[in-house]
Amino acid sequence: MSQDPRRPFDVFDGGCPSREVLEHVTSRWGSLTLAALSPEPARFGELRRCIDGISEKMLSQTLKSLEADGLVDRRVRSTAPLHVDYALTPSGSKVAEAVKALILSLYGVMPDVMAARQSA
Amino acid sequence: MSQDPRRPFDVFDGGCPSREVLEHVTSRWGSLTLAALSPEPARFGELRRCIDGISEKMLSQTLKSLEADGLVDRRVRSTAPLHVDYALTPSGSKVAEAVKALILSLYGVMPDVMAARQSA
DNA sequence: CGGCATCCGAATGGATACTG
DNA sequence: CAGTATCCATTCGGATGCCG
Repeated sequence: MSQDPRRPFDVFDGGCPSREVLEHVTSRWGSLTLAALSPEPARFGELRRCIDGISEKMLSQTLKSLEADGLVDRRVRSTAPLHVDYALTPSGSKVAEAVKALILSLYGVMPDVMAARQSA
Repeated sequence: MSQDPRRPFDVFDGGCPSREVLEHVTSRWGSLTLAALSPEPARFGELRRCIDGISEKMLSQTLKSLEADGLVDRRVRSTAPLHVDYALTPSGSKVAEAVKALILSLYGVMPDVMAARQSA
């Protein structure tokens, strides 16, 4: 439970920058967006259709925060109609892998989770 | 980006139960709580002190949702003063490992994240 | 110690309409 | 297509007070 106080970053510390990044990554739509961008870049509309339930506003906001953290790269092609795609940066790729592993671990325990909910 | 439609669970589908569980696990305090309970059980007050910034109310609420999902087990010892500790279930343990891996991946990319924020 | 109940302001986030 | 702007409902989440 405890953390090495000499570790440069510590999510348990409310003032640590890593806490903010964790909150962006694990925000309601952040993890899904990262997972959706892995393994290949995607356009705004593709993401919107892929991530069921996300609104334009939230997708836009989520992409911006991930971009500000240097996890996502925004590429514009000034063609008509406008073509923009979003890709993971090297950092984003590493984090996205971990997010996908988390999702897979969830799939693994879902049968038990659903059983637990029944009895509750 | 796409998912196998025959996969029993799919977080990208808003109606899939796994989406709910993902939201619980990646809720503002969910991932920190799971990480704090790994590798050993902890009491309410310990968790509260460990997870900087969490309120009593939110810790209570977060523990309940994780308990309802069968990821956390609540053990009461009817001593005086009351002694309660929270432990990960086998399912919770698997998910917590993935959460910790995500946090570690975050620590790894933090230098780049902070550099990206500077230029932004 | 380990909670629950209530109140309330702040933030989240969806729907809709509009723009380049 | 890729967003932005506005409005508004819901939720989040802190403070306080109380209880076993």
